[in-house]
Amino acid sequence: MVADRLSTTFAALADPTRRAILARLMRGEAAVGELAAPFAMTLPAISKHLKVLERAGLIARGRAAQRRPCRLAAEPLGEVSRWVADYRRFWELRLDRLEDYLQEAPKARTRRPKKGKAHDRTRR
Amino acid sequence: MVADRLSTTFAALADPTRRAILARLMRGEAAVGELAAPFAMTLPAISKHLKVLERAGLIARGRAAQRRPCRLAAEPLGEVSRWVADYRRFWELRLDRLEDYLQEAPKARTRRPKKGKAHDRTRR
DNA sequence: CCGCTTATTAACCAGATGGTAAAATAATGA
DNA sequence: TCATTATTTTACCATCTGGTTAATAAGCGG
Repeated sequence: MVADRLSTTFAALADPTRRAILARLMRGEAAVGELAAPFAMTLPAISKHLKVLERAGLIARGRAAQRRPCRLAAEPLGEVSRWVADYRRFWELRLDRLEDYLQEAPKARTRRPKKGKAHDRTRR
Repeated sequence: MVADRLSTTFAALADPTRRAILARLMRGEAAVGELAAPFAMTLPAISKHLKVLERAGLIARGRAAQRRPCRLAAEPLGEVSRWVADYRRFWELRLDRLEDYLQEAPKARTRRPKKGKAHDRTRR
């Protein structure tokens, strides 16, 4: 896959199970079995998810007796945060524009209730 | 795939080509051919990438003659930003700890020079 | 209508992903 | 040493992904 770090991080985050695991780890270290408990899937599945998170540098693992406790290692998220920050003005701008548009009320637009997705609909 | 919105967004961002397309769109609208130009891949490939971005709500597309101009629609990134913010203290904490460790200098560690780019500051 | 330009759809392929069950490994404790 | 607990590895499967080429569609401009 050779993917760059940012891609690897985003890919790791693109799964609700893995994000839930990270959320759990915010509350402190946990062993694999403990992490698996809330999910309706087998241990090997969780083990794979943990490997994905580990390769993305989002968790680190230790060893204590038979357990392999995991802990959060969030720096890649710093990278994500920095990446996304570049786009901040775009979603903020968009909201501003929407506000302007709604306030200006050019001509006598029939005030259609907001109801998103008015246009486009490229067939289908 | 039924994936939730956040998963769809992260998945869409987990590809350097798609991130590059978003970066290009920061500089303004562009048609498909124009977006495709910088990449060593065929138009259908780009078309697919655009579909992924569109389904993630990261771009919107219009129509102008034969062209289908794309423009950035970054609100899903707002969601990402909000999600990632919850973890901020974790990567900041880690850096703090590192700092502590470096300052304490227990025993007589050989002072390796800090080598600029110490810890990055998340900007802003 | 014809032909050009722009873009999408269709069909296909290799490789990644997310899951399973069953077997293997690792550390502890009797 | 043996059983137990905790976790990973292996082998397998279906589906998704990212790319290709070839065919199709949609708007122009003559």
